Amino acid sequence: MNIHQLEYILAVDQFKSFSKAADYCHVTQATLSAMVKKLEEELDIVIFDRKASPISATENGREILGQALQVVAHADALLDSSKSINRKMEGKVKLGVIPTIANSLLLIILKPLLEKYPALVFEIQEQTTQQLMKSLLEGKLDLGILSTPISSSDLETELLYKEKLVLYGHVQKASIKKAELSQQRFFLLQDGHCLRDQIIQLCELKKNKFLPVNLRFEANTFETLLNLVDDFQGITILPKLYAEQLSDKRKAAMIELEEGNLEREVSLCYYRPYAKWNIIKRLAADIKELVKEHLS
Amino acid sequence: MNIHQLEYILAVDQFKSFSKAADYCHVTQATLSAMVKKLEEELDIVIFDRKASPISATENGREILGQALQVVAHADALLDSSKSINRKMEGKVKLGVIPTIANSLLLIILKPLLEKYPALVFEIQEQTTQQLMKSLLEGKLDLGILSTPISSSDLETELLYKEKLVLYGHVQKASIKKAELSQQRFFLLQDGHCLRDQIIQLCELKKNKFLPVNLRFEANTFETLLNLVDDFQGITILPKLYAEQLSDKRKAAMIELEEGNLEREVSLCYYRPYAKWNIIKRLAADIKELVKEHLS
DNA sequence: CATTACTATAGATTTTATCTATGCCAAATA
DNA sequence: TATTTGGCATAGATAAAATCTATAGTAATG
Repeated sequence: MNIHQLEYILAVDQFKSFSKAADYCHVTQATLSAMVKKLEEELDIVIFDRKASPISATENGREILGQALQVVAHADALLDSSKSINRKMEGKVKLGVIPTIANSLLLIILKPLLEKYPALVFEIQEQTTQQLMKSLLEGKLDLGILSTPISSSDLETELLYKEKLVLYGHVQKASIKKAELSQQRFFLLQDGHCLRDQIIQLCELKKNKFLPVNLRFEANTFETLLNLVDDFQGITILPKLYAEQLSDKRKAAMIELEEGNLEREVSLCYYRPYAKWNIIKRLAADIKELVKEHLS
Repeated sequence: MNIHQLEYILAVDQFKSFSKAADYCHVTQATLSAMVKKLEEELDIVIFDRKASPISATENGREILGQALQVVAHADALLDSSKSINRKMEGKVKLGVIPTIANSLLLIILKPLLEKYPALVFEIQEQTTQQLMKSLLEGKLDLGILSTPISSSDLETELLYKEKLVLYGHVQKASIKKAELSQQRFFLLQDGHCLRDQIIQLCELKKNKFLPVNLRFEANTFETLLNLVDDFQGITILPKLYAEQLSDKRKAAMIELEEGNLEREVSLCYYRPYAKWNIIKRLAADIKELVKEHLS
């Protein structure tokens, strides 16, 4: 027994005709006929007297039809509820994003989300991980997108995706080994960007002694960073999503890493006591889906 | 969306575990997992927070679960109803059957029906078509099994099956043409049996002039009839279901009819104003099924 | 008696549910 | 910190079902 079969018998009862009911249900008369028969066999009850004209329900059939109506009505109600829940995505979401994610991810997710949830107002700020965590705990933000793991155990995180980190820059060889990385002239974003610390940790960089001694400048954006790298024939590491937006010329300066993969985790982050739980869960699912689509 | 999926999420909610729910629902964890996911996608609502331990429903999920319970409960109620309707087959059915049907059909249907409906009491009488119609109209019978068409327009009939009529007897040739039938020494049941009239009409028999002039005897049962046929090297016509029960020796005396098929209709017959409609419909379906099984 | 309107059935096709096997992740354990 | 364990997700194959097209059968109608 399934809900369609119940809808079919209700339609037959309503139209007093198999063929009209079939039209109404958008199936062929053959299908409807077979399904009604199947249901009758499963219940072991003859629901319709096909010889009467117009077709009429048997005594037992009327009983079944009554119950079928209940089932179908409640199923419809469930579907309605789901629609109304989806429409209920409204209100304000204060979202913080760290810069190294914001510059690529927002491009992918923002438009679809704004379209899908016209009643949802996004207030987005670019902040460092530290600022972001503080704002979440204070309730100044509903939601953060940052790179995990993070130090706070009060905040909850949900992994959105893992993002490869790719090498960019200028070396003699076409590819390079991980162990050789610390020998390169490395340029990084300035202090405060978590990506900087991650890269230092991942690549086991110590003090980088290959920079010109009279240069202390470090970049605050990838744009500036890449210009530095090109000028000084250095090297740096970029998140995959950002690297994908680069010009073909710059893409040509990508370097293969011989073994091992560098990657970072990008996660949603929220403080449970204040959490707009249902909105967060939906956005998490949506963002995962959008990134997956984008990468395929 | 289907009822199974709803049962699955209810089970997950109850057991707070996909695998336990799967056991409970008698499906594998993989199946349940996929079905829950499919439902979530169709509704576009994340029902469960799989990261929580134990698993818990989301806010939206709880709403959906409530509605799902309604649907499933009503579906169960429908199934219960159908069972109780089936058990409700009780009371008395006064059934009249004409002899030429009774002698073969009752053998096939009686035992299964008595077993299937232990609370149904059958009172069966063998009667001619005329008596039977009268009894039906007077309410002395609930139901008749006879050969259609019949003359009364007050009674309603429902075709159960068509039964071939086969030739039995003694002729020179191995097979015979329909046109030659009236040249044969024909023996028939005595007056009052509708099969007699049907055969006369079907085979266009006139007065049969080949019987011994000093014999007027006609049979009231096939048993007697066949003995007569054998003794006098005559011919007769038997219904298929009866012919099938004959001894091998007698089966050897069956004659092929070269072209055309002789057959009769066997139908249920009832008088609508008094009709035990639901019982009749069920019995009709059951008998059709039983005869079909018997013939295959 | 032919036509019309309607339902049932057969066979092919497509869709869906389910299973097995395996992957992946996190929490517990040694 | 490696390893096991428990639990959910995913992939690919298989089985089950719903659906379609085409056609047969049946009853009512002109």
